[in-house]
Amino acid sequence: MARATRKIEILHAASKIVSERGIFNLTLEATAIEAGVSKGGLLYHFPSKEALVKGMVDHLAENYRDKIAASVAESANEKGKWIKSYADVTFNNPYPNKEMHAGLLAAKAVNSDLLDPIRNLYNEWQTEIEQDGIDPVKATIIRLATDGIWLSELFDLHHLGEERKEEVYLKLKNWIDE
Amino acid sequence: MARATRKIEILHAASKIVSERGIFNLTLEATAIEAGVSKGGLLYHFPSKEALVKGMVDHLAENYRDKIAASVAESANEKGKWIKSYADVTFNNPYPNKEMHAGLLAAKAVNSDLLDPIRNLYNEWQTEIEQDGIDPVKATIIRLATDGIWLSELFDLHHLGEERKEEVYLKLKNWIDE
DNA sequence: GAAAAAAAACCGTCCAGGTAGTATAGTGAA
DNA sequence: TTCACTATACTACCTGGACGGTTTTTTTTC
Repeated sequence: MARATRKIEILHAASKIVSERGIFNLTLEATAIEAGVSKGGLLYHFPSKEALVKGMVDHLAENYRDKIAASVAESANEKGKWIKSYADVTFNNPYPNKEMHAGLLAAKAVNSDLLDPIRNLYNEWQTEIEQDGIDPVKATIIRLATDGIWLSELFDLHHLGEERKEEVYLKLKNWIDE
Repeated sequence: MARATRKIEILHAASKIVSERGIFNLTLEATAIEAGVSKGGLLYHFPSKEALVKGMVDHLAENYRDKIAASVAESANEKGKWIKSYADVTFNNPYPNKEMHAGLLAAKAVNSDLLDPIRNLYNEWQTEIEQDGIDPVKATIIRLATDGIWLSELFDLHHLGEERKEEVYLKLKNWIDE
């Protein structure tokens, strides 16, 4: 059966392996097994390991862009809708974050150039955030604080309790509207 | 010649490889060559690859702790000296940051448990930052924003220009004393 | 304080196991 | 017929770690 989903299943499998077992266990064979596909089948879709990791990054960048864009679209034309959406999605969406972590780590390990789509995404967002009706420095600080949460999740350094995290989230949201 | 520095030279070599060539090139042989030592010699100091990475993390955690502690000690008993020191060191010290990046990535790749010393460090700092005479939520936000800078350096996502980075730094510093 | 003994620091090779990628022959569905 | 695979076999290469040495430094003994 020809399904466009096969490729995506493989990408999910690869992310899962990176998340659960670490980058060194991201082998072609392990990925094939996890995805329920033969090694040949995997190589049919992704002709090399680098292509696989590139697929991971491209896919998650696209996903993340859509997610933020959807949140922005919901916000009508409020001031600070970009930074608000960025904070919302990152604070409250453990799932895409996990994939993001896996993709970033894999790309960094295999070939840093593969991170370019993420870099573009970041640059786009930074531009939007700075031109969204609130003080750009303030907006950037909120953005960085959100990224800080992300760093601590990436390495499981969650030194923040849930309440404090919530307090931070609320204070940042209030700050936007100040 | 028996020097206590040999071990540290090896650790630097390992960090350098991770920074410049990525984790997959952190092999025992490459590390030995980079450090100017034989493979056997390396294995004398670090009996396994995991021990080597553990050495990296332990060493950098110690270094970072000292760095922050020294900065705190200089600050006499100002309010917010911990968060101020944390921001100063992280914003303005590219060198230990590079080693930190390498250590974190290597530990995450080899065995997440090796990150524990960093986790302890982070928890210690968070405790100090929250009990340092300024609003703990504010202090936490500053801390997270600082970590955000760090994330963008780790993956070379430096979407911020130097001026903006400086503006952010100054705004955060002023905010502490408000 | 010199010789001897012991410990520490280091060298270089070998090997079993694992990995990316290739090759090939075949299958079922659209 | 082409697409989207399966299954198996194979190659060429690399890596961690074991191991048995050797040299250098330190300690002990006389």
